[in-house]
Amino acid sequence: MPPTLKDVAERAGVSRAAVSRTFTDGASVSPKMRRKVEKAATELGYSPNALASSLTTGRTKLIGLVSNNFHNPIFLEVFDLFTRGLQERGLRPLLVNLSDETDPANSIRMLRQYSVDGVVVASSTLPPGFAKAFRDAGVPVVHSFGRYASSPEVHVVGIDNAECGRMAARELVRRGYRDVAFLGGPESATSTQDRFRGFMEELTHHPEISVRHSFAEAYSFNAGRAEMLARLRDKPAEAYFCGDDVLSIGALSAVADSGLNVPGDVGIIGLNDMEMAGWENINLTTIRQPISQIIDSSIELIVSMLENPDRYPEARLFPCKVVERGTLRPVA
Amino acid sequence: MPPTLKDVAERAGVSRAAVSRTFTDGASVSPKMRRKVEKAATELGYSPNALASSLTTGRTKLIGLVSNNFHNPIFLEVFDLFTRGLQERGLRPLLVNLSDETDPANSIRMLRQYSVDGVVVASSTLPPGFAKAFRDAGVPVVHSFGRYASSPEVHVVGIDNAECGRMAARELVRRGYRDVAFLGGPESATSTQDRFRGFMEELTHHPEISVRHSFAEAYSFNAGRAEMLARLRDKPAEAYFCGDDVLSIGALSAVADSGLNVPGDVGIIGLNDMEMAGWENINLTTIRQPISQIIDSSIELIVSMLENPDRYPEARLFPCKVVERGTLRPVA
DNA sequence: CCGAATTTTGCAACCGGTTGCAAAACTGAA
DNA sequence: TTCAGTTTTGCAACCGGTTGCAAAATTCGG
Repeated sequence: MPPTLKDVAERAGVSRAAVSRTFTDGASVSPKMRRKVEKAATELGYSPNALASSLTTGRTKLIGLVSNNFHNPIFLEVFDLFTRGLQERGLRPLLVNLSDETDPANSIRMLRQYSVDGVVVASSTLPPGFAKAFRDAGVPVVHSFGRYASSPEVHVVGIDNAECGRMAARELVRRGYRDVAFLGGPESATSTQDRFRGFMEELTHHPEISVRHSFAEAYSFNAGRAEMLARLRDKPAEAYFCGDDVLSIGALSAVADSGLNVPGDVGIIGLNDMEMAGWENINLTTIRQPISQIIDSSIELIVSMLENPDRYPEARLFPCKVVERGTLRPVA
Repeated sequence: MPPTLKDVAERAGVSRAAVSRTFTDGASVSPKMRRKVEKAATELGYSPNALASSLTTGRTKLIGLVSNNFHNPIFLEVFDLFTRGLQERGLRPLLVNLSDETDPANSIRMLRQYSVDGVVVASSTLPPGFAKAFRDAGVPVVHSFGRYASSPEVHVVGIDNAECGRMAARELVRRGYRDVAFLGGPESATSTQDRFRGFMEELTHHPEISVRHSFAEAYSFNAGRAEMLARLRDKPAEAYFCGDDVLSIGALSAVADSGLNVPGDVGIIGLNDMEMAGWENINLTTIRQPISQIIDSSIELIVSMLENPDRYPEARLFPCKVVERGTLRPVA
């Protein structure tokens, strides 16, 4: 129904090639020709069919945006930044939700059917093999919020989770806590494993401090609340490093319910610095993850892979920093 | 690089047409042929190029998912449900973020270049003309969370915002409040206008109750908080109907800060019933918007338009209901 | 086993573009 | 004005599929 190249060519009285050339930049067209074609095109309301041209150029400008994380509010920001960043570069995000999909093969097949130019996998809770499966299928891929590896198999952009664990530990030590705990996300998530490792590692330098740990069932309010309620049945630790902010907020709610006071009786530090963490009625001390840098960098990387598909895999880690609010007691 | 129809045909020793037919259902292929082709196809790892076939079939199975609402946590759920629902039906969401884009023309052009089969516009804060622009461009469109009109120009699926306003008013009356207020979202949003209208309308039946109103700058925590802080400088109303839950939570935070008690001193009722409203530390009484029904219905509608593109525009409104939690005082 | 009816297959044109190549149209210097 | 050099244009083949049509193969009744 929409007008095609041929329609424009006929109306302008020129060849189809000429029309095609006026719409691809870098092609040689005389000013006179260009005028004729553009006139006809606007009269007809023509705009070139991106899919048809992809057939010969081999580029669709489609980028698969793959995630399983449709429950953590921080991912709304992630999607916002990704879609805007991609759009600005003329790329189009094809969104894939694999919340219930366990087998990467299906997603891969689908994304190849649509000839995506590249794939961004955005999630810290996916098995590392998932991103690799795309690379093995010959699709340029970047794993955002993925796990750091010293010799990565695919491009990884994210944070150093172990370092975040150490950072949290140092912060608690600095504030004089002597009885601390790690309250992680699901034990199967690599992000939790790494944060846990870093946290414990740092505390080996402080043998006088007692440490305990436990894991929530998910990175969710309810899981955090439930886990913290369970911890509160015994004598709680002085301070908790929670797996992420949502978990922290659940934990805060549990502490409040049990009549204890934050930060007086129990301290809490989260991770992410989602928008909500700054809300005055939450006011969570947390470790800020530089989301927008991670996303900018991911996009830059995927764009560069469009030119150079077998660029050597690289890990890009961005530094985090503590954002002090009201859920840890002040330094003495 | 990936194998093509021709490769499979050659390897199987059959014509390209034969291969094509084994991959399009409803076509006539003998079992023997099918076996040969499938063998060759799996050996080569072939899967048909959806874009190439769209060229002749005229169907891409791409659906534009257009929104400007990347800040309200409820939209994460919206995206989750939309992507899953579309995927289940073999459709692929092409996500368009028009947060900064003011001119629909650009989005429309882009979506036509990619030959989307249809478009879902998901937002209550877009001018109604936006969805219509798609229809005028000949693209099947459904406006989810759009404004009700008795003779709609495009398909609209959502709630009856005026009725929600009336519902909120009735609820406040029922609980014996005598001095109530509407604290809306941005005055330019049609959803706010309609909720306001319904609210006031219902209260004309109760001339003994005093009413006031004001509007926040956005549907956001900070806007809600700021607006409520301003209201609290004078003698506040007994109860507020807030434009949505995020706004309500901001308002709650303001009330808490000013040393007043909810629901003792000030009552608040929101709208949406986002996940967070049920969190124990928020516990917001609110009006539930049946998101998943709205989305299911939207998808069903867009799917039906693929068969019948000029189906007569229809408005589908789903009933909301009050979810009682802890921010309104109990019925006397 | 034959011939008509039915099914399966391949040919070739087409979907809406792009692009290498050679012919046509320009340009400018002599 | 002529001619070599440069730019612009059109032809035709191609990208990876689909599909109408007619030929080939199969099925079936007699």
